[in-house]
Amino acid sequence: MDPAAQGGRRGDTRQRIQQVALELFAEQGYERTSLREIAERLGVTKAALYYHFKSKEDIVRSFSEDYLDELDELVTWAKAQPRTAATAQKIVDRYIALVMERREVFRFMERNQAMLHRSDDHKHHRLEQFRPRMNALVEAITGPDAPTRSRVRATAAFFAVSASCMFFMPDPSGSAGSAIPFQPAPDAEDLHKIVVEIADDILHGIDTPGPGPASRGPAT
Amino acid sequence: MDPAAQGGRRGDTRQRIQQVALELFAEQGYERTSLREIAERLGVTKAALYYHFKSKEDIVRSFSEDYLDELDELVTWAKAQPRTAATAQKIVDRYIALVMERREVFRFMERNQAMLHRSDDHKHHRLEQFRPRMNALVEAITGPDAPTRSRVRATAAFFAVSASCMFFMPDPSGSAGSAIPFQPAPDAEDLHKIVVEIADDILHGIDTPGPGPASRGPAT
DNA sequence: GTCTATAGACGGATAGAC
DNA sequence: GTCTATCCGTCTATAGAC
Repeated sequence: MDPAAQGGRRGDTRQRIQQVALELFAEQGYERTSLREIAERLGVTKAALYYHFKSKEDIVRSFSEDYLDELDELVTWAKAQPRTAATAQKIVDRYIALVMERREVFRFMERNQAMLHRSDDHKHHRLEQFRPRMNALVEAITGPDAPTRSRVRATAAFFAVSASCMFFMPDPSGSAGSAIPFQPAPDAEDLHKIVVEIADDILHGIDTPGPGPASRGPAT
Repeated sequence: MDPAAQGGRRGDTRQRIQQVALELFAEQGYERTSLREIAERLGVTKAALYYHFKSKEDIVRSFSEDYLDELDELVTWAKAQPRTAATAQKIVDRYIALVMERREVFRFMERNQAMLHRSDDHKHHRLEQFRPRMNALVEAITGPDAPTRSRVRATAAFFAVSASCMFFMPDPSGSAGSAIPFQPAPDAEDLHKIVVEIADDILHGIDTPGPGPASRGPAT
């Protein structure tokens, strides 16, 4: 039997803690998951966790930072692009890829918004800064002085794609959560294509330097 | 001075508990809000809360049920309508109105998904049944055997509108939360119109009995 | 690097007086 | 209907042995 399988691996304890904690935090919620539970699942004791992390929140920070870094990268990149309809598509496309790739972290953040919103100390916590990042992405598409309607549309595009991805991608499963045998989960690539198309439709309603074929009538 | 103002009202203690609890749960999170804190803000003791509610979760149940009832009403109504594009618009319109009207409860649910997802006993808890309701609304629009693409689009429409509303409608404020002085919050009616239009664009990409003018080309 | 043991605090919930 | 007092559980975090 592979010595790296079963429960015998070691040396990567820190990563294993992150992985298990992320899984449990996402599924049960941050506050309802105790360090004891994490330790038990790993076959260690609570005290061992404190060798690798200085606090419970520190574990969250550790596995969130990579995601936030990547999101910031995307923001920086987006800001540097020329403001065209084609760029908007690319931004959304990369955003979707990021959400899909880091879906576990994203799911954690989605389900623990309250915890992220009111962290013990706002000082060194970048977690609660979801809003400015979202605004930055939106502004990269609409420009700085866009009317409300454009900003809402761009925002809606991001929400539509991320929420849809989360809704249709299956839970990591293994335990509880989705006991409901609902419709089969679509393939990740199919889903990506579909949501890109949706975002595209939403963004077409925005006044950008290079809009697509004008073929939509206003609602009212 | 109005005797019903300031802090002197009484008799409606139950409602005041619900209101304060909802506010704190939505802002700080369910687990990070103690009964002591709720009681303090009301000028009573913890024990008093237990006269009106049998447990902490019972408070959540009490202010959630009205919202869920209304959502179920919408589902029932939607199912009974003929499946046309016009109906789809109406469903979304009513959904938006519901979210806006009950935005406090909606915000609570959004920020405490983890808590709602894994309630102590699944038996009498209707809270975690967000998914089936969403699917029901989607099916009312797409029909029972719709392809994945249609289902995703309809789902995205609902997410796009509710998330946008939550993002742009200001927090009840008064306390902390949105310390960031970002763009001015749009008027509620304007916002409603904008998101209806967005949903409309998304839903136009679905094969329904009576589609609008076909003027959109596929992405690929 | 992991353990045992425990400190120290706070939470939800109940009993019973008024 | 509200209060005082208290029970009991659990949690994070730390000290110190191995």
